[in-house]
Amino acid sequence: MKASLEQHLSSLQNATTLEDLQGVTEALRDHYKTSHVVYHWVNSIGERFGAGTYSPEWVDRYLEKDYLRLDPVIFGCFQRFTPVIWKELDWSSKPARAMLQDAMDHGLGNQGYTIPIRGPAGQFALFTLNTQAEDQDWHAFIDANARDLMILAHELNKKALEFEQWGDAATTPMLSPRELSAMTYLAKGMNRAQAAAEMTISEHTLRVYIESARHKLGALNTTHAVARALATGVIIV
Amino acid sequence: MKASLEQHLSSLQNATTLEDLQGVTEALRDHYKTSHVVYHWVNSIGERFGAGTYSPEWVDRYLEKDYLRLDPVIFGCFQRFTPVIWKELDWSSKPARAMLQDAMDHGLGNQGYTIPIRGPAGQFALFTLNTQAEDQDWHAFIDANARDLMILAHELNKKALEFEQWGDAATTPMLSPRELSAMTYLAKGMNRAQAAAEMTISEHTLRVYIESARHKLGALNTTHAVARALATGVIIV
DNA sequence: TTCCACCTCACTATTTTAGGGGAGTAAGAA
DNA sequence: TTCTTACTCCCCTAAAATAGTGAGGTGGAA
Repeated sequence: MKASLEQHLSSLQNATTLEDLQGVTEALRDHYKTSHVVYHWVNSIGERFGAGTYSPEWVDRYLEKDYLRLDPVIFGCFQRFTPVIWKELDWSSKPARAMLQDAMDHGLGNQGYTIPIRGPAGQFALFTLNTQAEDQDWHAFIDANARDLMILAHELNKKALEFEQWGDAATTPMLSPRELSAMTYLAKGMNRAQAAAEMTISEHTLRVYIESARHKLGALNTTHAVARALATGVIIV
Repeated sequence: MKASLEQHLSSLQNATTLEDLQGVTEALRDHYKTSHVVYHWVNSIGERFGAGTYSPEWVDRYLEKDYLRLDPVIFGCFQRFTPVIWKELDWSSKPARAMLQDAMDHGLGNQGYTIPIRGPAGQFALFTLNTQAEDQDWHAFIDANARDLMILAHELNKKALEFEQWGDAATTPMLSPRELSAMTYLAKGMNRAQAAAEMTISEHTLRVYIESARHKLGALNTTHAVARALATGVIIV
């Protein structure tokens, strides 16, 4: 088992195309004898990058139906640091259960294990194993492989970031210290007068910072600017 | 070596107090025969949580001098997914070199290795090993221990998040689907007219959603509401 | 030294948003 | 059934945001 992990990691490190990544997920699926192995980015616009063994039909359906918005796996992973076992999530809502049924109709198993991975500039990705199994067998499998899976998830994301060149200096705008402060205070709910008072500058000056930050962030309005600053990790509330 | 990693992980998992974490970092320092082992959060306000073997004097000085803002380690880690070897960073700026000298005067070694760790809601932490060594020895040490250190970093952060009870379910309010949509469109930079058009409702109705979402989120204004929705992970941009 | 980014302040103008009301319908839970 | 929650629509005024313009001082880098 251990030797095989190294094998997969090595073929992962040699990967140069998306097809190579795809091949790695397929090899992992066969190795772990699961139904599916998937790595993919997550954002609200839709999947921009991913490799895995899900059928194209299911991926299309997932995006088309906007399942991203109601998928408890996404929601759970987004709020946690640790991996999630699908069965332990909250499936009480009707749409969520309908989605799960839909997934099973598209060849997914009843058991899943998803590792959230976070990179710079708010990057968020998931590494998922899915299969048909009994609860106890699945838990035993997770216990046995959790650490290897974490390393795999990490290496997959590293490779994906290389491919996409996420968050290189060009794409993450540099805000000046005062701009950062301004955005931070706004994100904390202060109005301009309060933020200006906090920074001991005039409200006019504060506006200049907000405006310049907004332009640097390519934002359409102040709320958008704060949202982007938060999402890209430029500021932390 | 391998058995010892398990030992450290086990004592980490049994940790219930900050002092226990502190003990783990000290044990790790002794085990790896380095000068320092440190885990700490990073945010714009300053250090809120951390455990490590740095002298209190150095920690105080670091915060007092606002080194957080100019530290190439912080900056480098914030932009990367992979760990950084200090020597490979850009130390060309004068204040950065001054800080490094200051650090050495406070008992730090010339070599460092820092792993960035990201959690939900923009949480950002660092796990650092620091020591006095030759370049080649340090590289050999990193090569030999990189994977173990990654696992340690991960487990340390997991524990830290438990301590701080980051993002537990009770604190994350449930927004209705329409409220979620409204917040999402606002976070994308739409104004109310655009968002209302997107949701095919009147702008008046949209405002009701924004208001109710704002109240549920305990936000002072719309920007604050979007910021909180993003930070708590209820919406994804 | 010269340049550039940053910090600070000011003015004017229009458009948009905030925040406070109230009120009716439909669906689902107790 | 009743109660609650979600969804939809409408009114008002004061505050905030936006989009330009300008200009002077500082400090670091080439």
